[in-house]
Amino acid sequence: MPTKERILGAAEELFARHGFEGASLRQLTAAAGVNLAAVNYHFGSKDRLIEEVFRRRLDQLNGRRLAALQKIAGEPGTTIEDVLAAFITPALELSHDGNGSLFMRVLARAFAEHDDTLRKFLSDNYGHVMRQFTAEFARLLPTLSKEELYWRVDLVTGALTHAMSGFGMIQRKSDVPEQRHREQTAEHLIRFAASGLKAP
Amino acid sequence: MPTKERILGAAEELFARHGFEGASLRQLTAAAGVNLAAVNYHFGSKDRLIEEVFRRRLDQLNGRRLAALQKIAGEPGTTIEDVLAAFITPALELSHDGNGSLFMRVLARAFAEHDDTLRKFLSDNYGHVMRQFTAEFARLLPTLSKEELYWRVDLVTGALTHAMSGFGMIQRKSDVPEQRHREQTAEHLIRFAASGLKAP
DNA sequence: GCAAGAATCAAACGATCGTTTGAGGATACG
DNA sequence: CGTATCCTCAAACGATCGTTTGATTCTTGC
Repeated sequence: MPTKERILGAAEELFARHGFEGASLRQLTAAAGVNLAAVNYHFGSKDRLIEEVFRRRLDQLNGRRLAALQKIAGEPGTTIEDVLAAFITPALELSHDGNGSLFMRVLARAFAEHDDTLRKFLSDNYGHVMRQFTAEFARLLPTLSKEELYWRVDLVTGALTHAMSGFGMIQRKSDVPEQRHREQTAEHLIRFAASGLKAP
Repeated sequence: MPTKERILGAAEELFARHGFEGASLRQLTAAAGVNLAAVNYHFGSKDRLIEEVFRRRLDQLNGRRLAALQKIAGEPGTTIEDVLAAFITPALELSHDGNGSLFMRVLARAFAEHDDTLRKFLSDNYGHVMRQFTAEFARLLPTLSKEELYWRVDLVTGALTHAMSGFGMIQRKSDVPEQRHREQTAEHLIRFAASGLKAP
C-alpha cells in the first residue's frame, strides 16, 4: 500500500483512540510502518494531515448522503423516516470498508474541539449537506417554525453522533454480528429521531 | 481565593477550551496566577487534577439531579417531561454560578475520550444516577423492552450532551439574555426527548 | 518569639513533541 | 548508461511537556 494511504489509515485509528493532540507523529508513523519524516514530506504538517483525514472520508460520506437525499427530496411519498435513513445509512456503510467506523469517532472528537480553524473547516465541508437535509425536513414539517426546526435538527445530530461513535453504554453483544448491530443502531436511531422531530 | 480553587477554576476553563492533553500545566497555572509546582503539590499529578475537576462538579450535579428525581419518582401524576426536567434543570443551574457552563463542555470531552481510566471513573461516579433515571423511565414506559429503553435513554444522553455543551450550530443570539437562552434550550430539549422516548 | 509545618517559588530534570536537514536509495526517462 | 525526480532514512533541531528538587517565605501553635 502506498505510504500516504498507510499514514491516513493509522492516523484515523490513533486520532479516534487518543485525540488529535494525544496521538503523536512518532506513534502514528510507527503504527503505519513508515519513517517519521514521511508525514511532513507527504502532507506538510500534522494539521494538514488532520484535514486530509477528514477530507477523504467526508467527501465519500457527503457524496453518498446527498445522492440518497436527491432520490427522495421533493417527492410526494417521502417521509421523515426516509430522510433520516438517507442521512444515517451512508454513515453505516462507511463502517464496512476498512476501519471506517473509527472515522465517526474522529468526527465526534472534532465536534468536541472548539478550535476555530477546525470548526471552520467542518462548516465549509459539512455545512451545505446539513442545509440540504434541513430544507427537506422543513418541507415535511411545515408547521414548525424555522427556529424550532433548527433546534430539532441540531438535537438529532447530537444523538446521531453520540450513537454512531459508540459513546454510550450500548455495546455490541458478542453474539450479534457487527453488521446486524449497525442495522439495529440505524433502526433505533431513525425511530427515535423521527418521533423527536415530529413532536407536537 | 485559595490556590486549590483557582487551579480548579482555570483547569475547568482550559480543559473545556483545549482538551485534557491540549491544556498544559504551564498555561493552566499562569491563567490561575499560581506557581507551576502548585498543581503537583496540591493534587499530586495532572491526572488527579482532572479527576478533581470532575468530582467537584459531578457531586453537585448528581446531588441535585437525584434530589429532583426523588420528589417525583413513583408518584402517580409524574410524566416523562417531569423526569427529563429533573435531569436537565440541574445542569442549567450549574451554569449560573461561576463558569459552571464550561463544565458541560468538559463532560462532553470526557465522553469523546475513550480512555479506559476516565471512562471507569465516570461510570463509578455517574452510572448510579443514570440507573435511577432509567428505572423511572421504565416505570413510565411499561410497554418498552429493556433493550429499546436503553437505546432511547442513550440517545437522549447524546442529544443532551450535544446541546448543553454548545456543540451544534445553535448559538445564543446577542439579544437573548443567557439565562433565557438556557431556559429555551431546556424547553426544546425536553419536548424533543420526551417525544423520542414515547416513540411508537 | 520561636520552632514546626504548610505553602510558594525559581530552576532544573529527563522525556517527548512537531519539524527540518542532508545524505542516500529507488525509479523513470532520455 | 546517466541523470533527474521522487521518496525514504537516521539524526538532530529547538520547543514544550509533566514532574521534582531544594531553598525560601508564610502561617500556625505553644
